[in-house]
Amino acid sequence: MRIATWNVNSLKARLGRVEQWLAEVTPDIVCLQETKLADDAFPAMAFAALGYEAVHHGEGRWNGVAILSRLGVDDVVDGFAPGLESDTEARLLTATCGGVRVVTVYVPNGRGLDHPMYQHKLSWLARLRQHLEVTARADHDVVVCGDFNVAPDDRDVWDAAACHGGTHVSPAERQALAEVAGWGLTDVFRKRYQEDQLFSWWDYRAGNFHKHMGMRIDLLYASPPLAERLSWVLIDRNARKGKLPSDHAPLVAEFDDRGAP
DNA sequence: ATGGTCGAGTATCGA
Repeated sequence: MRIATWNVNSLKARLGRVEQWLAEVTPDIVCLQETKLADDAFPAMAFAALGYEAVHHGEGRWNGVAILSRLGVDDVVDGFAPGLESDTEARLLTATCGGVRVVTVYVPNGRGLDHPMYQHKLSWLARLRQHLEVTARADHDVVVCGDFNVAPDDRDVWDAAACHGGTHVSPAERQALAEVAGWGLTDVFRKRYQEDQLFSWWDYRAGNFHKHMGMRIDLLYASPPLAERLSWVLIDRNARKGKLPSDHAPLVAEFDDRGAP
């Protein structure tokens, strides 16, 4: 089973590239973030033509998340689970696809350590942990993936000193992320590559991509029974190249099927 | 040395 996550930075602007990439990589499940579409503008037919059933949680101009699946889509939850404080923005989508509980996230950026949105980011991550407790079971197959807007540790940024004092690297954000993972999740990229300093996002400006100045903020977490079946994982840097790329690269992980040797 | 780009939409804001 092949699962991918990609912040596409506008699905309207990126649809052609996304279609081409899906045809090349053939994931079974794909999580998209920053579609920047209303639900009625989501190109479900384009994905159906490629064999994907899709569900989208959007608001229009900003945010927006989707799950595409060749293995069915069931038990969909838009945003936080009932009983939790609801989100005014479309940043979270949960569905069951081929027996895997799939949770995709677009965590608030935070803007700055002294900005109100920074506190919102911290409380949002705390609510995500509560959401997992309500909507998933860590002893089942669960994937929690997307743009977390947090680099888990200093290996995940090009220059820790240059990033110090900004969002994405602050101790409180990293702790909030660790508490989400503490529900029972493994960062499968870091499990496979313990030393590598590879990134998933690069600012469009200043040729940062070509200078290897990025961050690893797009993460794919798996519950124990899924994580132990990890076969391979990669960040598809090629998808960040060429004309009109997203500022994020996709992350792809392959898991052995249950019962496979 | 400074600032450097996209995408939303059409002036700026958000990232």
